[in-house]
Amino acid sequence: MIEEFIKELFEEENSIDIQRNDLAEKFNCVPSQINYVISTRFKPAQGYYVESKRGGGGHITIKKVNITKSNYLMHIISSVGDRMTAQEVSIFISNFLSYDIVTPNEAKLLKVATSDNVLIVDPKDKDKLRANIFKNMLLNLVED
Amino acid sequence: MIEEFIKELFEEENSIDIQRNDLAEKFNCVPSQINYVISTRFKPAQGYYVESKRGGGGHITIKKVNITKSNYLMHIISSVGDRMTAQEVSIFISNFLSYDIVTPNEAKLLKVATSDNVLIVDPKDKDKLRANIFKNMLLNLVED
DNA sequence: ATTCGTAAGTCAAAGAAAGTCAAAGTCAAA
DNA sequence: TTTGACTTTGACTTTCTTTGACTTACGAAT
Repeated sequence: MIEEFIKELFEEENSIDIQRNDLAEKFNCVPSQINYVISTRFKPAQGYYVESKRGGGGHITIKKVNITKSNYLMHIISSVGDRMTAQEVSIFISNFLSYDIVTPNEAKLLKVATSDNVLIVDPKDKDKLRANIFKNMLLNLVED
Repeated sequence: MIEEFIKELFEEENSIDIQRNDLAEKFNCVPSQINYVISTRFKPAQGYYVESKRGGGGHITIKKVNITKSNYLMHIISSVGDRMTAQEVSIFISNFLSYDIVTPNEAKLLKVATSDNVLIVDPKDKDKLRANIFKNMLLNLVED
């Protein structure tokens, strides 16, 4: 419940501020419960950055970072040129897989849609078409 | 009895949530009996996928997997011709989505890899290339 | 500087659920 | 009567959550 409540706060902003004791009271729990939820559900690995301040006017700030997937993909998209060989694409895909950026199924889709034997076009256009398909597919894996 | 009870829960949904202890109490049996039923009656081979969480608020989730997925995809692959318009592809994809044959992400990948503005080739070759990409992508979603 | 109130942090113990596994039970077929 | 597949049971384990006593940090007022 607490996890959901906090996540709803992110609908508008991508940095939110909460008061530990207030939240605890709202959910009728012990204040440290809030710490528990934050430390298990808003870890850096989940794309969140947390900071806080004690004392009067204290608060907990949680920022949605999303360094992970989206930024990474956007970076790739903007850094590769407008032509890509099958080999190059293949290297990217195996990196995505090892960083858990894509699921195995998604990896297969990326691979097959950019593979040499599927892209039956004039050889001189192939690498350009491939780069175009690849980048557009990645763009669609970027979360909003 | 337990097996039947659980299967009835699937009438509406195709993913259900149970509480092991509650069920055990309802059927007047030991909790591990529930595990027995689940492990013997809801195996992947029977088309079910099970996941669970322990501790407070714990639960067991059972998902009905569409075993006809592969068959269905194979059927599509062999029945469509060697040319497809973006429109045709789009209709297939929305069917896949509504039958849970693909995930939303996979659907996006299928769509973008076959979309008109991504496939920059001689217009007379476009529908053929599209059909080829589409069918090969589907083939890679068929489970072994 | 010291003190005081306010707020957040830590951590370990207790609690809540689910998982495992092997022993014992059932029952029909050989 | 024996066997063997299937089921039932419960002791023990593992994982996740809740709780609360105690600690630390900040800021404002002495």
